[in-house]
Amino acid sequence: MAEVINRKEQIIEVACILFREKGYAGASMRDIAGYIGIEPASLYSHYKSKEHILQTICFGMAEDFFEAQKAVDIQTLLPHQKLEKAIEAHIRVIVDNADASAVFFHDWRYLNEPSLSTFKALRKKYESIFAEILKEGIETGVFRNMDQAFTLQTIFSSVNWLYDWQKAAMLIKPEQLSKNFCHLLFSGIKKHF
Amino acid sequence: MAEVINRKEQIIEVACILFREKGYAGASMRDIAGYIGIEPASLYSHYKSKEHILQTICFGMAEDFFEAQKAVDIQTLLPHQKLEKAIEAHIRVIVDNADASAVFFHDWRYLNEPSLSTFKALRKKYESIFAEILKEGIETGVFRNMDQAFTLQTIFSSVNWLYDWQKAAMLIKPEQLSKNFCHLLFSGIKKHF
DNA sequence: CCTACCGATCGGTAGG
DNA sequence: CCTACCGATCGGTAGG
Repeated sequence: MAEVINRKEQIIEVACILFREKGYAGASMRDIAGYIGIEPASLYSHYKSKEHILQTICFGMAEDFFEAQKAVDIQTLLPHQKLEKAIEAHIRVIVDNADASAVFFHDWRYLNEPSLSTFKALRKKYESIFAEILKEGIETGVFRNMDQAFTLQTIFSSVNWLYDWQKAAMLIKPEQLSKNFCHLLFSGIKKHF
Repeated sequence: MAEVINRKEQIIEVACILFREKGYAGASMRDIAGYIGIEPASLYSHYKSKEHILQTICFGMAEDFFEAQKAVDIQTLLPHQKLEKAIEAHIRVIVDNADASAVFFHDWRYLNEPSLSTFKALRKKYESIFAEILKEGIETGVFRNMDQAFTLQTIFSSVNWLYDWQKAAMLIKPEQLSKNFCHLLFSGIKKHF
């Protein structure tokens, strides 16, 4: 375990682990404090509520995802190359933040308004990055015609599980994960003659 | 709302809705009782504990999934046809039981031992049905060589989200959902020249 | 299926 | 960051 340089960050790290393990409602402020080794009341000098901790995790992850896509967007690549880069960047964020990802994907629904609406809007905006690439690919004839909403959801739902079996002793590197996934997404599993 | 023929079943239905909405830890026995219109204590004459309700939901869904695969297994089809049938059957169970599916996929981890281990074993056994079809497809040259564990996880993770956007006004029929998904899985999104 | 109730635990505050 | 504590709510039981 690394030195405790910043207690605020340590609280977030521990909260990610415990929210992931027990869910947001199932993990208590006492659990978090106990794991760190301080009194429960002490948490409130760093975060004003339990939900504030959840907000920090969820919006912090959202920021990471957007940040990771910045490098992709600028490049002038073909749609399928662009999609591969975007997926690789997305996967890297998940794999590098497995615990936070689990919270991000499962526990965002415990946010209260107005955070909840803000979060949903951010997610939609993020998904639209990928939607645009798909659309461009179809228009330029690189991708076949398809139900774009369906494909978009399928991409995210399959890739967003990676935080889970990364844990299950799958020690494939992000680049390889991305390669495997894009091969599947681009060409499918059938042999083509 | 249908007539209340069986209170035991009604409790399960309501629990599915509330566990899905608030999570297992977040939905209380009082919530369930209030939704039905009885006193909280009355629930305990039907189920001996909150976890007993969760067990009923999780193992009931497991049974539905296995039942749905029975019709598939018997048939002597080619691997890709068999996989398509298996996926369609799987999707149908999810779409027909959207609330219970949400609980099945998210809240099983709140099961205590020994139910937890039993559940995990059942899931593994169920996944092996699909693993076998994949393996057979590769051996007979219908499917290309691939990381089977990776593909298996990707299939389940993408298909298991269907309960979620079925809700989001997507009114595609299960057969069409299955067709869309298998097209994607078999051939990918790239145009093949 | 209800009334009445239990001990445990929850998120959070006051004050230092 | 701690001690001391609050009212609210939790899963569950006794007894009818």
